[in-house]
Amino acid sequence: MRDVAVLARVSVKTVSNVVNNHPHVHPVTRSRVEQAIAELGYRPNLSARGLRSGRTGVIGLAVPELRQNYFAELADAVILAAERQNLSVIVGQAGRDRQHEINVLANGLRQTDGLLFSPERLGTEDVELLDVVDYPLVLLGERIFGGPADHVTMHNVSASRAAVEHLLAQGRRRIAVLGAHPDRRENQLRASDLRVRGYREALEIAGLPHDPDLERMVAPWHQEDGARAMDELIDSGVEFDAVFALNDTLALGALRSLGKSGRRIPDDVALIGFDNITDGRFTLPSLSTVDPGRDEIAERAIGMLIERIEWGPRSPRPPRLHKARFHIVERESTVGGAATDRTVRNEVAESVDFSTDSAT
Amino acid sequence: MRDVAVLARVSVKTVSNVVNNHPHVHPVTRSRVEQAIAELGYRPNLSARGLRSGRTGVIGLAVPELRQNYFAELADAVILAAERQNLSVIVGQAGRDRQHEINVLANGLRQTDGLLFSPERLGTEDVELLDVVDYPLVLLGERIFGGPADHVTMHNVSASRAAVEHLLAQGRRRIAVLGAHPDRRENQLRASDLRVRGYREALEIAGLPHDPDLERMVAPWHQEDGARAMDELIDSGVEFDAVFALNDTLALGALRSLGKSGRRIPDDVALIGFDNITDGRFTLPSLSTVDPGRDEIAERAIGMLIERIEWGPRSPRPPRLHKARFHIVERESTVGGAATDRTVRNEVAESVDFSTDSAT
DNA sequence: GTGAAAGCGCTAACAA
DNA sequence: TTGTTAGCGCTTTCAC
Repeated sequence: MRDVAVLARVSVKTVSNVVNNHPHVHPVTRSRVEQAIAELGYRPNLSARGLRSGRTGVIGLAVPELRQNYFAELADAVILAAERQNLSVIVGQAGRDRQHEINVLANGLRQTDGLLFSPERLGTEDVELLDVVDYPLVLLGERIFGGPADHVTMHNVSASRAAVEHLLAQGRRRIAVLGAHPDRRENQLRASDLRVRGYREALEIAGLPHDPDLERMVAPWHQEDGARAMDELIDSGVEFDAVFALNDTLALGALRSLGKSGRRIPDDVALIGFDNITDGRFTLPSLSTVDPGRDEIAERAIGMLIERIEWGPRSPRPPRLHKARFHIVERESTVGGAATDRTVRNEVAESVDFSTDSAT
Repeated sequence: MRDVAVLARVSVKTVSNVVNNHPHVHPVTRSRVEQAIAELGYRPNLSARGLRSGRTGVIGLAVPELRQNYFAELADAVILAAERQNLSVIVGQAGRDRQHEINVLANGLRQTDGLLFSPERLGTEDVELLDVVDYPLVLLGERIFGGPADHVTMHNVSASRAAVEHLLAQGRRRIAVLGAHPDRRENQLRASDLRVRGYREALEIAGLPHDPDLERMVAPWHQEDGARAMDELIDSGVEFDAVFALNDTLALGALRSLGKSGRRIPDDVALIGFDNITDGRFTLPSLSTVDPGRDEIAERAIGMLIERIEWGPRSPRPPRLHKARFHIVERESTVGGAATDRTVRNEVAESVDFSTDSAT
């Protein structure tokens, strides 16, 4: 930087002003400096800038694992949204064990201005861990509700209700749900619990009986688990004409199992998932699903995080909750060969400033 | 840090020594310092450390897009391997356009000690871009060969040959290949070209004729492209009893198309992919594939990058090339219901110190 | 509109 | 084994 200053015959301060696009720099001076920068191939040292300014221009994203397609696509969207704001993203995978997640929460990711955190092992029962967080944090997902941090999530309950209503609209009456969590405790609210709630609400509104045999526990939510759970449902002899898989990965597993059993989809059994991952678009049949608004989630989360970073620590602003707009994507697995990616139903985004009614 | 020093009644240097696990610190002093650190909740400022030491402890990983499952799984593996070495990873997605890739290559990712770069738009014809790279760089993938940078890749040719030999061993004789690149130029060597070469070699060794109608051009390599190419092959009326899709994503698309056409897999048509992405494990039928050694690639790439970082810039050490061990994964799409994830064939890893015979 | 100087938090070199 | 000092490259006062 000094070299640039010397070559351009200005002070380092002026170079700094040019580099940072400060307004009050004479155009002539500016171009002289820019030329010197080009000539010397100067590039600012981000560590030094970070040291001085207290900002690194890097944020952290902690997800359970990138090999779960939902999180890969989320990371994709987050990185894109961050780039638009001139931020880089350090990606951490913390979901393999609980202690790892605790560490991440305690320290953030190194070298970052703030963290987007989608926990897997941690839940609302661990909400007090958030009290000691002293850096900008935005929570993602449905594991921790009611904490003191900003939170971006989806309309789990109403989107699930809409998914089941879509099945009902196709004339289905014996609708199974795949993915309820075996360990259901009062203060543990998972995506699974919320989505099961939406499922039940839809049945109740339709005046259909609630059959516990149709609620299948599955954890974790990988393809093999979906396949196994579907096998069990089939083997159990319980009748059903539709399946709501609580995420697309489970649905993909169920697809295999249903196919193996000789059932035709959607003729014999209709199937809908949740997440709208890319893989569901070209299966046979293609997979109907709930699009939870991933891009909006990424965009809003980055926006909130930037605001927190700018407000600085110990800002009195209350935590915020944002739920993205969702819609149902109709594909062959519920409506047969005709429909491709038709969007049936839109629900508006929802934003509140206190995370009170957070659990819907 | 000063506060810690004061509280522990030592100098900052001693605190630094403790934090960095330097050897010559008296145990008593050490524990006193550690206690002070705990008491004050001190955490080192990484920016300052980076400024002083010239190292950030962060490396960059640039892939085309995370929403391509292969790259998500690669990133997963890279992040894990990096964590084991106490490095964080900034992930950039550069494959959406060429200029973005050029920028990444010109500057690295900000705030990093080095870069793992898997180009998509850049190819061997752009190899001179590497000459101006002044930071530690390890190339991934098969787009750029013969450059002055370290390179970690896979046995494209021989693995492809092995895949086709596996089909031949099942008695298949009319083997189509999906994914040849439409724009084939001399100095452009893509994964597609190498894999097609392996395909041809296997046919030649088996004494089978080469039928251009069975070599299907497809680009890019997304599921829809695989489905479309398969549709075209079917519509063309050309006879075939097996398909080698040059990656799993294409294979997944082909699976849909074949299923729609009423063909039974593997009875009528056997199908094998390349990459061993997770999605192929629970399709119906499950997808045989080539496991290109992703974990080994990640591990070796991180290892090479660390070495380059430690050797410093302008090290005279020549570029290295490493090809990971591969194996064939037999699943239902080639051998029917019996086999699950049986590994048929192993090929050793290969490491050379000059990237001469790079193109195999 | 520009310059001079201080200092962010840390580590390396050297001194004790 | 521990302390002192300088300075990494930048931005931020504050002065001009």
